[in-house]
Parts: sequence; C-alpha cells; structure tokens
Amino acid sequence: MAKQSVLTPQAQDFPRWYQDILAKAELAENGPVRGTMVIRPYGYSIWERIQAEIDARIKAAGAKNAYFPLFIPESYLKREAEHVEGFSPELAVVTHAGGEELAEPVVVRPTSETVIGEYMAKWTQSYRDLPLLLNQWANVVRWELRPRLFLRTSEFLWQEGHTAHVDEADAAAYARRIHHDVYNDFLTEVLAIPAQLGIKTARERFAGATNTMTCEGMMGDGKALQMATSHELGQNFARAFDIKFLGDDSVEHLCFTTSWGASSRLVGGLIMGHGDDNGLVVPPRLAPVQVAILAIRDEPDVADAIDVLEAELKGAGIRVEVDRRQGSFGRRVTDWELKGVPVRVEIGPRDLAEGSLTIARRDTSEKITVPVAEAASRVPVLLEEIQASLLTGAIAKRDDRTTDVSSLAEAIEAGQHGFARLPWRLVGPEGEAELNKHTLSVRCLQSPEGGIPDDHDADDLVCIVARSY
RNA sequence: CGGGCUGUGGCGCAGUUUGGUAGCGCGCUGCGUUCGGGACGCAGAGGCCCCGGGUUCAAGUCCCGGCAGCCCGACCA
Repeated sequence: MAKQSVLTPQAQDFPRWYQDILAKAELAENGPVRGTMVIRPYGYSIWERIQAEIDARIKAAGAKNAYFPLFIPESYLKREAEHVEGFSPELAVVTHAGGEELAEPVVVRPTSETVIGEYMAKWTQSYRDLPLLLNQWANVVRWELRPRLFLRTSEFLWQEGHTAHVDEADAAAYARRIHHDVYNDFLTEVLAIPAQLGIKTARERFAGATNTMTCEGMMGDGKALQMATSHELGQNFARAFDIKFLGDDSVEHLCFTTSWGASSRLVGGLIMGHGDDNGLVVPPRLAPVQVAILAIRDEPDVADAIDVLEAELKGAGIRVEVDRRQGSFGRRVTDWELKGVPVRVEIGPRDLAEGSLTIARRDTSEKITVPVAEAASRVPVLLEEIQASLLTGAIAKRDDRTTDVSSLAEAIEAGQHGFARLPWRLVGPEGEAELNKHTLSVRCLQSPEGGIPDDHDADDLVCIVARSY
C-alpha cells in the first residue's frame, strides 16, 4: 500500500501536527472543563517515567518527599506582595463549600511556597534543622486563557521543591545544584534535549523570587520551551512566613529559601523536541516501551520465537511489549511508530526460515536483519546507540538554528525561526519590551561561555532571544 | 480580554446561498479472504445537526439571543 501520512506534516502546520500526534499516539485529550486535560494511559506512562527519573535525582540531591494541601487560605497568598500580584490573575478561588459561603475564601494552589513556608517556619528552630529540603509531587491550578494540552493547561501535574537554608550562599548553591544535577542531567541524559541554561531577566522572573534559573529547550519549529525552573527566593518568603532559626551565634536569623519545579509540560517538550512526521520519538532511557515485538504472521513458530525473545529481553531489564493484536502488519507498525517506541522487532516465517529476525529503529527508520540468537544482545546496544544519536542530533539541530547576532534588529529577524544570541547590553529592559512587541522574549541570560552566570550584573552577559511556548 | 474562522454519528467533513425523507470518508461490529509498511469483499450498528427562543404547513438550512472550540495578538510551568 502507498505510504500516506497519518499526521499533518510539521512543515505544513506545526500546531496541527501537535494535536494530531496527541490523538493518534493516544496521549491526551481535552477534559470537559475548558483548559483541563485527560491524560491517557500511554501519555501517563510517559509522565510516570519522567517522574521516576526526576524523583530519583531529587532524592540523590538530598530532598525528601512530602505532601501539602491543595487548598490554601487566601490570606497566605497575600503575605508576599509580588507573589500575589504575579498569581492573582490565574487563581481559582473557592468561595462556597459545604453549602455555605466560606468565611475566608480558599485558593486552589497555583504553587505551594506559601503553605509550605508556614510549615517550614514551624519545623525550623535551630541552624541544626537546616537545610530543610522538601519536595512534593502534586497538581496545581493556574487558570489559563489559552490552553494547549501539556504545554499550558489550567490544571497540571508537577514536582515542586522547597528548601530553607542558613545563608544566601547555601541557598544559591543548592538551587544551582538542583538545576544542574536534577533538571539538566535529566534533560540531557534521559530526554536527550540539550537545554540552554541561564537566568531569567527581572521581567521574566518568578513572582517573589530574587533569581530564577531556567532550562530552555528548542522545539521542532525553533520555538523555545521553558522545561524547568529553579528559584532563589532570598528572604522574601522567610520574612512573610517567619521562617527563622537560632544560629550558632545564638542570634535569631531569617532563612533563605528556594523553590524549583518541572511539570507535565515536559511531555509536550518531548513531543515537540523529538517528534517527526511519522509521530512521537521517545528516547530509549525514557520510553515506557523500549521494544515492541510483532509477528508478521500469526504462526506457531513465530509465536515461539517471540516468547523466547521476550523472556530474554525482559531478563536483560528491557521494557518490552509484544503486539499480539489481530490487525494488518502495516497498521500495527504504524501504531508503534506513532507512539515513538525506539526499537521494533519484526518476526515472520521468511526471517525465521533463515534463522534471523528484523530490527527497526524509530529514529532513523533503518532496518537490520539479525540472527535470532544475537537479537537479545544486540538490542541493549542499539538502544544506547539511539539514545546517543538523539542527543547528538538534537544538539546539531539546535546549533543550526541558533544565530549569533549583533543588534536588536537582527535578533528580531533571527528569533522568528530559532534562537538568536547577542550581548545583553545591546538589549536591556527597553530592548526586551521591544522584542515582546515582535512576539519574542529574552529566554535567558548566560555567561559568555554559555550557562548560568556567577555575576548577575556582569556587563558581558549574553542573552538568548526566541519565540516561546 | 480584542480580531478572524468554525460548531452536523467516535474522528475529519459535505449539505446552509435557493427551507421539503440527514449524507460521505475514516473508524466501529459480524462473517470470509488477508497479513514483509495504515489490506479487501459482503452485511450491519451508530445522529436532541452546540443550546434556547422565533418565523413557517415544514428549519441542519431563515431571524434573534446565548454557549463552546480553533487560529492570530496581550499574560504564563
């Protein structure tokens, strides 16, 4: 049969392609209330893998998981001036419950700095209690005017870390550690998306933070996606919530706090970062299904060979799924392609007669014929090869679409289809406002070598300008 | 919240100009033939035509009023 595209090609209509993929790969759909999202089992299994990888890294960085309530007293939000101001337009507020009007309205958490701050204050008495390193996995609500599944929905899933430290240096070091060892490591090693790390401008900073660090990924259409953020909150929340401790100098001090988060938006980043016209492309280390095995014909010999291979691969710790569905071969192949499964093993009588089977990789569409006996040892190697190749490819693509420019006008031009990089002193707050008028924004500020700058006010900072999600 | 477009079986759409038995493709069910890149035949199921009013013998179609979605702009993980 002639190969026709199942998805709207990216080049034709990228947003449409994105929506097609959500449906065809069975990732998610709209919920009944505008802006809400139903995550389907396959989409959720990807999120669970993201959670597992990030959670392990958070724990390795010493933070412990806890859970704080969904409902927050409205008065809490109001205690930190910039924080309320930043969030009030997107708050969902409960005014009635139990059949009565509430004495004090309750806010559905848009983030938990405030409640957690209240309890940190309780738990922090001595410098010996510090640092206090907490994390929670939760849903949050930020009412959105223009929702896009996974990228911007009124309710989303995330992880939010909250920490308290004895001094600013320790807080800054920890936030930076999380940014590098949790977020950037996950993005690079698992998601295979090379992020631009840097700090946000005052305009783009989190409401109530003294510094916001970001990981900016480049999507298939050249737009930027903020994939994780880490904030230094200074003493702003400590002051508002009385997070104090008695130091080794026997004097009472205010803590310095941080917060950091990554959300289900990462699934959107995965889709747009690696997906192609044939569907999703999931990096092997992330993939909930790393290998799909399918029979070309439903025959006893074939079934036996599949059973053996399945057992071998599972024994090697590989996430395998055998496709035992009835449909035609072409249909089943296309389904696994849409879902982005990195490796497909096809076994048919013709292969088997020669003692071999076919291995196809999703990223390059390349197919190889391998002796049955070698399959189990070849697959793990191939998976790592694919993982590496995805990262290399993503780096090349990003570099290709990143342009060094030397004026605001050039940045406005170059930023339309990729990242524009230029000295921050040529932009500044005024230039930033000008960029905004052209649907562009300063994604982050970096040191001249790239990466998070040590001195936020250095005059040699470089900025990355792009359109963004 | 401004500008444009659209609401019709699960999905994508035609039908609306000119009112007159609700259609097509895909998907779904059954049977059979198939299966090396979205197979084919036959037989079926499935519709408050977004909602509420109005005009008319008769409304998917005309009129009034709502609501929802998509795309483009201002805000955001």
